[in-house]
Amino acid sequence: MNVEQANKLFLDGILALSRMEQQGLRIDLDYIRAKNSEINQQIQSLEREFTNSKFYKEWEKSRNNKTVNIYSPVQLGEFIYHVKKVKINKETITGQGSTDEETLKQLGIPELEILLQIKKLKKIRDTYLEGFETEQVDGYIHPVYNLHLVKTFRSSASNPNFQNIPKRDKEAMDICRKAIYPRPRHQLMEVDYKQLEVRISATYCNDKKLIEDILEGDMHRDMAEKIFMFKYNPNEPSHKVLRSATKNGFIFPQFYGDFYKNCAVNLTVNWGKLPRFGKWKKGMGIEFEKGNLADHLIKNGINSLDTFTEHIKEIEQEFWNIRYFRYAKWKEKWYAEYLQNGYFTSKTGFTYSGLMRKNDVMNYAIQGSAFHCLLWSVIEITKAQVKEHWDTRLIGQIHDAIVLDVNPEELDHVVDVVRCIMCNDIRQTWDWISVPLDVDIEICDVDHSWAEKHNL
DNA sequence: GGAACTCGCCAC
DNA sequence: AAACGTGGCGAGTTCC
Repeated sequence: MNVEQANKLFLDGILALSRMEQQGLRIDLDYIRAKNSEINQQIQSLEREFTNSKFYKEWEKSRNNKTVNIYSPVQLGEFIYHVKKVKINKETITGQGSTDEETLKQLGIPELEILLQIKKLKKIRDTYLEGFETEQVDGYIHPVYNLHLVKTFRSSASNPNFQNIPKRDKEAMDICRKAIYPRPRHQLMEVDYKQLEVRISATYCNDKKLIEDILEGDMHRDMAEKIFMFKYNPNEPSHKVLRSATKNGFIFPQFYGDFYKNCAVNLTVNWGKLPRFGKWKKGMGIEFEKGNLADHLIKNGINSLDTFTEHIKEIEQEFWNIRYFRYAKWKEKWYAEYLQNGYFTSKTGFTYSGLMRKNDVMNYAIQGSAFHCLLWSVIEITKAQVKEHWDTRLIGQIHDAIVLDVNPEELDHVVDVVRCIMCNDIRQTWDWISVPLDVDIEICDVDHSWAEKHNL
């Protein structure tokens, strides 16, 4: 594709997105206000519990009559690292001792669990519930979508940001998404492109093994078996846990250009709940079959993060030098081309120029092109909506997914049209997409909130 | 008193 | 040699 086509995509795109913005999403203001005061009570009581603790008293004393702000990372860092002399394991970007969730959890101080719970509730209240309330007009929010702010030529969203509403944390998801409703007598539906970025990367690098794995393999399972040295059994819950550890702690980071040292920490410390320092002992870590992860790894000759890191180093080499060696070759070629020209052009016709790190050069075109598939679909679905006079509306967009407010009588037809546009029509128009595209569809019952999605 | 920065955390 | 990409946003803090 060329630059004219890229320009047209964004021009049509911004028109479709502004229609989306104008449509808006209905929110339940009564729920938001009730939930807000419930959270206020919870925070008050947790704050009381925290400020009565020994930990807090000591913190207060150390500040010589200056007041304590329990929400200040600076003050907390000073107390933990300078007063209590805890050894710094993780630094912030400016070299201060980190006080993020992971770090505080590792300290094993029970009072800090209270503080973390308060912070989680504040995040839900201040960013999401109050954000919705601030931005609403007559019970509807109208998130703004931008196409001119992101260096990869993706979109961003604001006022409120509809692209970062909690999903993985069950409690936060439930509270926040219960605020979002379809119009009366309608239902919310979300259509996600399956593995969109991976499929687009396969279109760029044309790696046979990667395409084969996307279509009929299971790379997460395969790599989990190598990393944790076991034979995968889908009926064993602990095997499923290690599969998702591999997916989120190895496969995704590797595709973004991470390296084995971070992955080793990810897999064992963050996912396996094993200690970062010292030798692992029996009974440590998450459950694995009839024992714990440490028991299993020790049996296989791995008894610390250091030895595990060496193991991951070998697996990383096999991953890029053998399994996906064509992908690795493409990366080198793509990067060399950038060094030569000072820019590169995506399959969707966008030119990326300026000073970029190696990982940026690998990621930007793929991330952008993947989003452009979604944007193309948004434009075409909007056209169908207008042409066929749907009552159904497109109301949101999250990089590789769309959210619709569906009239139940139109549901079957809308699903057919959306599927056809997102999986078939796009490949007719953009023949450079060499890998089949597929979608996942989730739906909520009529008049139910966005917290209650289920598979269609 | 506002701009700009830092930190942390939510999404893909 | 370097070391996972893109954003928005709230609260705390510092600078001017």
